[in-house]
Amino acid sequence: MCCFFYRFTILLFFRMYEELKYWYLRDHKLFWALSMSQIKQLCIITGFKKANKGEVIYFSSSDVPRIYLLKKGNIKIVSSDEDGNEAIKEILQKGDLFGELTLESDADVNEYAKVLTEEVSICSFLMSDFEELILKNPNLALSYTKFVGLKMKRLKNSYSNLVSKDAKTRLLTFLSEWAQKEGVFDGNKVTIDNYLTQNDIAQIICTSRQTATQLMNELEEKGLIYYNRKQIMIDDIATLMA
Amino acid sequence: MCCFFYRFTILLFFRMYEELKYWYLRDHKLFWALSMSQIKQLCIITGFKKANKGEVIYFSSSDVPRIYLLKKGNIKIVSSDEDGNEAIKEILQKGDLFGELTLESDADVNEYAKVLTEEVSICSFLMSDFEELILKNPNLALSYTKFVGLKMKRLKNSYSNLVSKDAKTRLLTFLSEWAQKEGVFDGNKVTIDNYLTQNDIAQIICTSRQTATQLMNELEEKGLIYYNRKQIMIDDIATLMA
DNA sequence: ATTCATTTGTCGTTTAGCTAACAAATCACT
DNA sequence: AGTGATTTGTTAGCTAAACGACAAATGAAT
Repeated sequence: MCCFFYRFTILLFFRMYEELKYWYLRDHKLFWALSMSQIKQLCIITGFKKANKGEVIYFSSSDVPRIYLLKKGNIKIVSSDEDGNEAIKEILQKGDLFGELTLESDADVNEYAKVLTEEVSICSFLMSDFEELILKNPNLALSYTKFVGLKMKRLKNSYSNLVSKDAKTRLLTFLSEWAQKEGVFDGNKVTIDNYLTQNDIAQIICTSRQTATQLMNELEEKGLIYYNRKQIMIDDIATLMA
Repeated sequence: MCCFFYRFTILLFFRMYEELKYWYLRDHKLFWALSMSQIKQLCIITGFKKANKGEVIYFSSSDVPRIYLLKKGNIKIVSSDEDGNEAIKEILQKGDLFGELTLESDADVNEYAKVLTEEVSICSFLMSDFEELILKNPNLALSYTKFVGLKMKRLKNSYSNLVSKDAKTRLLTFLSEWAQKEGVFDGNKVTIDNYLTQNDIAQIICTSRQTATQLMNELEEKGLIYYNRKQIMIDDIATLMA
């Protein structure tokens, strides 16, 4: 009797786990074009893992190329070049894809992901499986191309910001974008759960840590924002950019 | 009799024209996966035009979204933002695709192409037709996805150059890349046909015109390059970047 | 040849933002 | 509560590169 319950429980957990993975892909816009069976096909080879704050996840040359889907928490993608310059490429949140998104693994870029929040969960699948799926389902290719296109558009945007805007403007732009994405609104007041250090912010807006600190304090003195290590409050999102 | 010849000539030109368009697509790597009939299908709706130096080609919101293929000459893709800042996004050469490559036409970016060389020829086809073709041809889907990925990779690269390298390094990088792409090699000597003004070069490497001029002259003084408005000669491509 | 427009060359001046260097605050861990 | 590590705050130089302003060279057009 006891044994029966035990096996039953195991089975139950296993099924929940399978279902979980399935839905994780299922609810992503990118996979809307796919049929149930196709998603399950991807799921069979799906990896699934949890990680804690500070952990580093490598997805570089060594291993088989994979595509990752961040399901919970936040991570930053950092790349270090030959000179040892570390640059933050992206801050990812729930639902974002990362890894070899170009379907072309290049050895020369050295990127890794670092966990920012207390706990994250990630699922992944093999790039080669994804490629096969594209071949069988051209609709996916179309969505995927548009998806990469969106990424490209964002990058283009921050590129031209970097060229034509000063550090202060870049900080304000970043804060307001962050607020739009993750902030909790209360009229024009926005509260953001702050999981970034000033150094992180500095790297995102491409300036030195000191400059970022100065600018943040300047904003606080003017009463535009209130911030500490836990959260950032924007007093009035409308006047922030003005 | 005269009439016969006339009609014959017309017919001949028409056929040549059709053939031309056909081969223009046919010899592009991206279209290798396509069958003859599929390319012809694209060709039916293919536009074809020539333009001269200085001409501006808009491919923005107004018209039906198209994808363009540059067949001869060079153009630059310029985008101007709300503040009137003009930035050179790309320098394109024979064989390059441009336009709504992400298959998503966005109204907010204002980009146009400007002809740099004496004469260019361009062919184009409708984005919607291309999409259809992708749906019917999974191999094309994959190639195209990778192609967009490559563009993304390039953009990422110039972004990190902008962040971590100074103007001088960016100029040297640009020159050596330009040489690799278009230079005529004679051992370690390379000659580049120069269709760019110093202002163009400045915009590409994201610096002011004056700084670009200074750096170019500095390189010439050191004997690393010799340049005028017509061409740029790199004395030793190997020592240039060292 | 003359005129006008574009491109190139040079030079001070100014400045945004980097670096270095240190102190204070906060966190994480035992 | 104590200790070491990380993060934040602040300042003083320093410097790459933008900017403005002008002259010279080249090109295109009549």
